[in-house]
Amino acid sequence: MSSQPKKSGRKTARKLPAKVDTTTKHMPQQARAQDTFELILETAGHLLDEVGLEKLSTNLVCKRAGLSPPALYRYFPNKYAILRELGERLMDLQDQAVLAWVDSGGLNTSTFEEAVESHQRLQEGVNEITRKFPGNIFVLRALRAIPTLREVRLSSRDMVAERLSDAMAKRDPRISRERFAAAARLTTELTYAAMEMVLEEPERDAEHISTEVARMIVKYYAGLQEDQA
Amino acid sequence: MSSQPKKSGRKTARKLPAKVDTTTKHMPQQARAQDTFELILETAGHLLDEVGLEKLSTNLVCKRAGLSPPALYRYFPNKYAILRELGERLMDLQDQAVLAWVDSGGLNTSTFEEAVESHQRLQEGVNEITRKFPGNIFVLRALRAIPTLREVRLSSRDMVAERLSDAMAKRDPRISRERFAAAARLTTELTYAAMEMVLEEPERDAEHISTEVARMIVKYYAGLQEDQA
DNA sequence: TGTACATCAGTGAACGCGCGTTCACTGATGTAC
DNA sequence: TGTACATCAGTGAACGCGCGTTCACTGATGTAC
Repeated sequence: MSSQPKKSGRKTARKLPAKVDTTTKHMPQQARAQDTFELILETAGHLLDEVGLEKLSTNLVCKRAGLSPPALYRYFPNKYAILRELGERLMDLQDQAVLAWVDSGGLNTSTFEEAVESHQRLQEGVNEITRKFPGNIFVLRALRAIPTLREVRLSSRDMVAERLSDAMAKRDPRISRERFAAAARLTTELTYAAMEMVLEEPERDAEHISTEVARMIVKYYAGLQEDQA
Repeated sequence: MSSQPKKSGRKTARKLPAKVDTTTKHMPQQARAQDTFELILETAGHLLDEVGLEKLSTNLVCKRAGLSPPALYRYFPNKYAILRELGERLMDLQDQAVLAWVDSGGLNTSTFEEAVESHQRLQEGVNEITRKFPGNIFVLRALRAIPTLREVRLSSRDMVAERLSDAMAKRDPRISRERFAAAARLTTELTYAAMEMVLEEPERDAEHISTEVARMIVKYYAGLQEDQA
């Protein structure tokens, strides 16, 4: 396929529309270019909050950012590539929050109340990180609605679940890793579902939701252990 | 606002794009028209599965359905109205499944195992209903991604949660209705999140996920009761 | 330390296309007498 | 029971618009000697 071995291997098929390449093209090399790259992403994020996913277009981003279209196309082959970059960054931030929580002993608790409190902190951390991210809801929706971006979300979730189950399996070797893996994937989904709920319906009591989700998750893991005992 | 009291009160503003009216226009009156109406929805559903949300367009639906555009515009003012109708139908089907489960005593269980089994049946029922619905994932994504359609999803979820908490409060008057309401809203969200997960990643073990979600929910409600006791 | 040249970064203006939508009309169905 | 008329249902063809994208170019930055 790659007869032209140099970098920037996009646009494999020209007339066939094929699978829509959403990988970023040339990465910026100079400082000025780096700024432009960031400006595009930032502008797109804010525009999402303003006009939503459907009305976001490359032309609109250019107009807002004070750029000409070819400047954007230098870095992003299409609007999905912008959304992918935004999505990857948001997923990364969320992932880091969970991993940091694990690494700093988030799972090392001895009482039920302590565990709930710890999980609640995690939930609120993820909520807060996402809340601060421009275009948050719409970026998340894009990752669900656009088939090519699915994997960004799913691979982030899988990775987090795997790390979680690793850590839990180390603490309690009586339970099989598979059991933990399935459990972690589910509670991960729940954590993020609750985050989307809080974002989407800001009128709800976010703190209460965080507590309840934490209780639910801790109860569930406690149940796994009881089964084994 | 409505100086023209007759039916079909759309297009309030002509030059102002305003809030995009997604209510259906004329309802079909003759049998032939009813068929056309259904044909449009059915075609749109199948097209969603084929091309996704972003590429769905009124023209495409018309072409596939063998209709001219004005035939479609007779019933739907725009593509969002089609998605709204599909969304409402899917939400309705899901709602009916939950309400039927409640009415047929889904909550009337005495042992933990029995309760898990009952909840699992509910989860699998919702999964199955959704699986059969053409365009399912994309309809759900549309309800999340398109701001005007948000309320379709949310009001369905709220209604279900309310009915659930009513039924639970009747069974256990020791716990406050608010407590039950918040809990039900959360577990409802979890049920539907698991359904989306199973739909989106068919390679996962749907049955196992249903069981685990059921365990989680039942454990959680049991926890509420323990607190009170 | 200055200049020539290569590469990187960005512009202005336009393109073809498919979108949502509408106009002016014809054909099908229902109803009054 | 037939016909005239009103209403309902659908057609063919076109519209303006903004989308994604590209062409041919200019200006900015980095580098070799």
